[in-house]
Amino acid sequence: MPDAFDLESFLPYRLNRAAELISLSFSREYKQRFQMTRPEWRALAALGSVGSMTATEIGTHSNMHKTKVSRAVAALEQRRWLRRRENEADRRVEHLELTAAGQKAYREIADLAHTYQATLEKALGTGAIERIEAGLADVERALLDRSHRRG
Amino acid sequence: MPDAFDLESFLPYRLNRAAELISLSFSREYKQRFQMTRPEWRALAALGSVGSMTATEIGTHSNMHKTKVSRAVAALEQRRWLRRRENEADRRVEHLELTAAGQKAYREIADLAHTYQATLEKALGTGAIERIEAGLADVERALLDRSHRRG
DNA sequence: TCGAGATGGTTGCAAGTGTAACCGTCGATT
DNA sequence: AATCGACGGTTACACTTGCAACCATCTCGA
Repeated sequence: MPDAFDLESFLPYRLNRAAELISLSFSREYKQRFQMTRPEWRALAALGSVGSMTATEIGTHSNMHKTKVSRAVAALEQRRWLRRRENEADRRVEHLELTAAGQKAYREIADLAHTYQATLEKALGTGAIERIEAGLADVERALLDRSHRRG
Repeated sequence: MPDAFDLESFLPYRLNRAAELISLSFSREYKQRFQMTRPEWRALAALGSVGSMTATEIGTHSNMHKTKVSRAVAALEQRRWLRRRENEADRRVEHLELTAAGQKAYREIADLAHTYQATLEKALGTGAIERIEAGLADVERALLDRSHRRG
């Protein structure tokens, strides 16, 4: 059977496989200590590093659908890691911020992430991660251009 | 708040974001023509390029959980794109192969994928995709080593 | 030859997800 | 001030997923 196409060198497949693998690998590091889903962890990270944000801002910052954000925020709130503060001027929006417990969790998990990446960097050699991320940025740019052009 | 950690340069996050984006982008190309999920498309691709395989082999080849494979295979079978052939020597396993219709679908979609990647390559410049994939391979190797060492 | 475990594959269930529809609020136009 | 569309955020529903439990079959050793 003639085969003009090899799955192994098809970029969407390769990206997905690598992403799944690394997600699984890193989640092993924190799933046990913190019982937390990936969207929750992303929202926590966004709030922890930027400070106060609205739900929509979290969504654009960390690239999540608004329903995902909504649920992650609700979960973090229930865990008392996050507090909603209403906006006087516009009562639709809510400013979200981490509680003291939330900030503590953020620092712990950020530390974990930092260590994780440092280990990986050591295994891969200096600059390897930066080069990969630069490549990913190029891909994202190309894809976003593409989708712009078609509307 | 001191911030030793930036989500934007955290590799698991970056890989996931890029993978989601490119998956979405490519799925737009085929979701309409073929009504097919990603696991089905992976199984089809594996069978189309390798030939006959068992479900377990598909799983290892294209990195899918066995339940995912099982469901994808069932769906492809129902669509008459795939046929099961039993093994005389070991009646647990089933050899799977594409029907004529399945092979036709595979060729069409492989063509689509080929075109997609060619367009992307043109946008990114020659060799860019190869470099990214080489980086991904390094990451995967490092992660698999890591998980080996811990068992 | 009779278990005990391993293996290929399927299924029930609970959890996560996207889509669309929705509620409340805002801003602009009238 | 009444209305209309846009926007922030939530929820109902259908679908996908992973885990664990399962069935059937095979293999190995007593």
